[in-house]
Amino acid sequence: MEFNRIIFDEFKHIPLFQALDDSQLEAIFSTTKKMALPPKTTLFERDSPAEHFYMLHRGQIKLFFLSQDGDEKVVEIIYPNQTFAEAVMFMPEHIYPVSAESIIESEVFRFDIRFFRNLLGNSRETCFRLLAIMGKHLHARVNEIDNLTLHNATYRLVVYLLGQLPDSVTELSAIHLSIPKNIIASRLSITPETFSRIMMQLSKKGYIEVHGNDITLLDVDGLRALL
Amino acid sequence: MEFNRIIFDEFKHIPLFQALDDSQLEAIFSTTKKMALPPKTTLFERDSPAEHFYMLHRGQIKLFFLSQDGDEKVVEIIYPNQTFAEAVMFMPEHIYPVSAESIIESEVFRFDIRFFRNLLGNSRETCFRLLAIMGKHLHARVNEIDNLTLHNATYRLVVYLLGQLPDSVTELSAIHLSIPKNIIASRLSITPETFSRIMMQLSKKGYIEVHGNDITLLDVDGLRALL
DNA sequence: TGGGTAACTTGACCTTAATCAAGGACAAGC
DNA sequence: GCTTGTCCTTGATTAAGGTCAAGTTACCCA
Repeated sequence: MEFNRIIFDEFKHIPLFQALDDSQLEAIFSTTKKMALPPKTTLFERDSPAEHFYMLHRGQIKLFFLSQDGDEKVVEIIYPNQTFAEAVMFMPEHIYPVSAESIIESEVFRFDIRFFRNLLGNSRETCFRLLAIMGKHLHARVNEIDNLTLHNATYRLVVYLLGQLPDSVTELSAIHLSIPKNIIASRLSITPETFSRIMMQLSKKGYIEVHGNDITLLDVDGLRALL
Repeated sequence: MEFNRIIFDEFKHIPLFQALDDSQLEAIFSTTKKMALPPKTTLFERDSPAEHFYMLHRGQIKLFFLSQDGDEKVVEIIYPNQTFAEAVMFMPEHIYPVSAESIIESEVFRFDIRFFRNLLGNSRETCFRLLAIMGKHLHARVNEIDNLTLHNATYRLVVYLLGQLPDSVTELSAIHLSIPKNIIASRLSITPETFSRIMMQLSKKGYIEVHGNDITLLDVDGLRALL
């Protein structure tokens, strides 16, 4: 990719890259490709050979898998400035365990796994950073299994809503759902119908107020008490 | 721990340790403790500070978490010669994400995380091994989420049974459930009652034959076809 | 050898959330 | 404007699996 100061500076702020020096960053830079993705563009597919990992620059990406009969489960939603599929670098089979597709028009940077892996040999600190990232992912997955097996749909939805709060706000907080409800539903492993019904229940009980994708949490403490 | 040639040789075969030289291994050895665990002994608890990881030498350990009202979900079952809780080494908060308890009388080796982490700085190859292990764990968790969200209880149970087969045997294969059925049930996120009923159904349909913990898979291809 | 406990099974019933079906809201394009 | 498609909502129904309760089996240990 042609050198671009602004993008280069952006790279410096990627957590995974923080321990690298300028010459290493430049090397990565020169092997990187910037890609524009129209909405609903497949970036990679589950079980296909993994040669790249990515950083989302603009837009939204969903990571998901499909069942035999076409049901989709969204595992994670990627927001700008997040790297994703880094974990695949050290997966034994070198295949993607999930598929990735843009939700809206997006831009990603594509990094070469092989190249980065070599670079990793020279930077213990970057190794440690990658380990920390994998640890975080692993923890998140374990928590998801907890949520799926020990908690019901309402619990998961309320956790999601509270998670959308900017900080520890306690009253009358407005949140905006930036992704379609059916994708949030899939992320939470519930059907769109059930999602809709639970939102209606929470409204009726006075916990929230819904106007399309804008939601006001009328009673944050009440919602917390549901957990 | 007092030096013991036999145990020392055993350490050499732990995947995570394979890249270490004898002096490094000896250093680990000297900071290791062998622990005997009676049945149902807690080894560590979820959310408690993580200072050690372990290798199971003999017995069986379950990794699990509890819901507020005491329901238990078994996340993984550890068999001899497996290391576990290594992933915690690089988790940001340094706490165990799950609890661990012996199922039967067991023996574990306990390793110091801090010490091993330092050692990791001098062994790139060991870093890579740990990364590979974390990658494997992560993949396993993602697959579990797939199973939980996209497949039903029968599917999960059949996958488990087929997974117990030594190799790609195709007919009249006997397997033995070495762990209590209720723990397998929890591992598969189904109740003991449902577990029992599904086994009965599979028996009635002629796929399997059950005598206590000894199960004969009468029709392996038929079972595979259910998936 | 018998008593006690934990594990397992079975039956009846219930709850949760999925499915099926229909209609409404909204935006994009002609 | 109207059409088309996508997303969302709502209602009626169903299915899967959980819960509760009662027994049975198996095993441990005095």
